[in-house]
Amino acid sequence: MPKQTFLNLPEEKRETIINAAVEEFAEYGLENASTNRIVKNSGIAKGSFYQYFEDKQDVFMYLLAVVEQKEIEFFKDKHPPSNNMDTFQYYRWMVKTGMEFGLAHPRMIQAAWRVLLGEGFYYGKNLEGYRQKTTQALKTMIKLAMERGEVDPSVDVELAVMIMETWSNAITTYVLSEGMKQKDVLKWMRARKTQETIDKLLYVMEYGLRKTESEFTASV
Amino acid sequence: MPKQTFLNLPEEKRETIINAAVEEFAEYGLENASTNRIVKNSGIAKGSFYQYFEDKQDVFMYLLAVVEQKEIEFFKDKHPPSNNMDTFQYYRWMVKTGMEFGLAHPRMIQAAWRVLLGEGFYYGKNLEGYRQKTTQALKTMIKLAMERGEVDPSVDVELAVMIMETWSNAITTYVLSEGMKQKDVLKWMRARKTQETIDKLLYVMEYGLRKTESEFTASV
DNA sequence: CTATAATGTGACCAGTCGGTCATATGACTA
DNA sequence: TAGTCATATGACCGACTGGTCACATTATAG
Repeated sequence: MPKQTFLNLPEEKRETIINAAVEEFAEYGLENASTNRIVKNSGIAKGSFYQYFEDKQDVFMYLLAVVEQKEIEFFKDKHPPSNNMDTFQYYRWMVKTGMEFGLAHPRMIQAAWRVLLGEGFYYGKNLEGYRQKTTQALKTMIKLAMERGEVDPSVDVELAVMIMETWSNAITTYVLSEGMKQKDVLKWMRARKTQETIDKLLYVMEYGLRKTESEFTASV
Repeated sequence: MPKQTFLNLPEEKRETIINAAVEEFAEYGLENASTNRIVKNSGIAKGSFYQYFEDKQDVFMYLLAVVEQKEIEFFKDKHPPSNNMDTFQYYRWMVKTGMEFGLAHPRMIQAAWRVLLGEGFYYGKNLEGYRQKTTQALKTMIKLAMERGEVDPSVDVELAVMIMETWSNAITTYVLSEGMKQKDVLKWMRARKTQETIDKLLYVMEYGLRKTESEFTASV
């Protein structure tokens, strides 16, 4: 975590620095990020950088915390359209809302994902812990869904988690990369056709998970 | 592509060099790969490296060609268990056989994938072309499946390609990473339980794609 | 005003990078 | 044997890396 010196900084200066860091990580990942460039682009001295942070991984950890904070705030005043949705409806709402968050902070998300998905594997426990937060939440959700009889209870939970993670990643990547080609991203994302595409993708997953084990094994 | 000088080399030396390159790319990706290390680990002089290749991207391109060649040879004497499989049975066979190939050349596959999936985005047309080979094959397969009535004809073909690619990647990654923890990988991979897991994963995908449009829209 | 502590600074460090090039080696030809 | 040509070599280059540190500047307190 950043040193006190950094936290004492006026907010404006802090923002300038983390903006430069976001750009750097989004563009080059963690390994290839250059502290020299970050320093140059944020207009601070090299020495200052090391008075604020341990090293570049430290900056990145802080960045993750910032993203998390922003995400919490973003979700706080977004309420699911209905109170009695089933698990899959809720999951769909989550994925879509998550995508809207992505549109609000595209570079930040790009930076975080690029590192977590691309290099996270090779960086020790610190980064791993971050991914497990989402994993754990999904696991709880799936177990609940099984109790409710919404998910085939014989489906392996770990497997289901992997499936849902894979899907939301694939879909978000697809939608964001398609969306970036459009003029008005937000408008495009909220358009009927796009929503239908997303729904279709999620249904492909949903119907697979809903299927009962008997039906699965019967078809082999 | 490598220069003539490299192609003139005795096979043994060529192998030593590409083995070193495979290790390097598998461990560090393309961007972070170090020509110095490749040179040191293959026991050739720095200058020689640049008499064999243009640069490290050139080595990587050659490596892809080698993988492709090996894959063709591998598939050549593997025949589908039956001649009248439907598209999804054939796809399952392909994914599984592809995984066996992965077990035979794990580091090579790791090197290729790590770069193609992780960094391919940022490296121009050269690498893009390589991915499109698989994409194109899948597209043809899906269209055929639609004609046969095996895939919901209203499903967007591009989307279906993305789904199938995502899945085979996710599954292979999952199985390979799980398998590496075992003592006898090949035995584990061919075990009943593992095969069932793979089947289950593929069915999740299959049932989604088989569904007819009417069923999709009816459930919204 | 002075003393003290906190913060800011950029020249500098050893190390690595991708890439070059003059020179050495060895094989083939006349 | 002498001459030619492809190949092999590693010292060397400038650019960059992450990180340090002696010193300058500023804020705070007595």
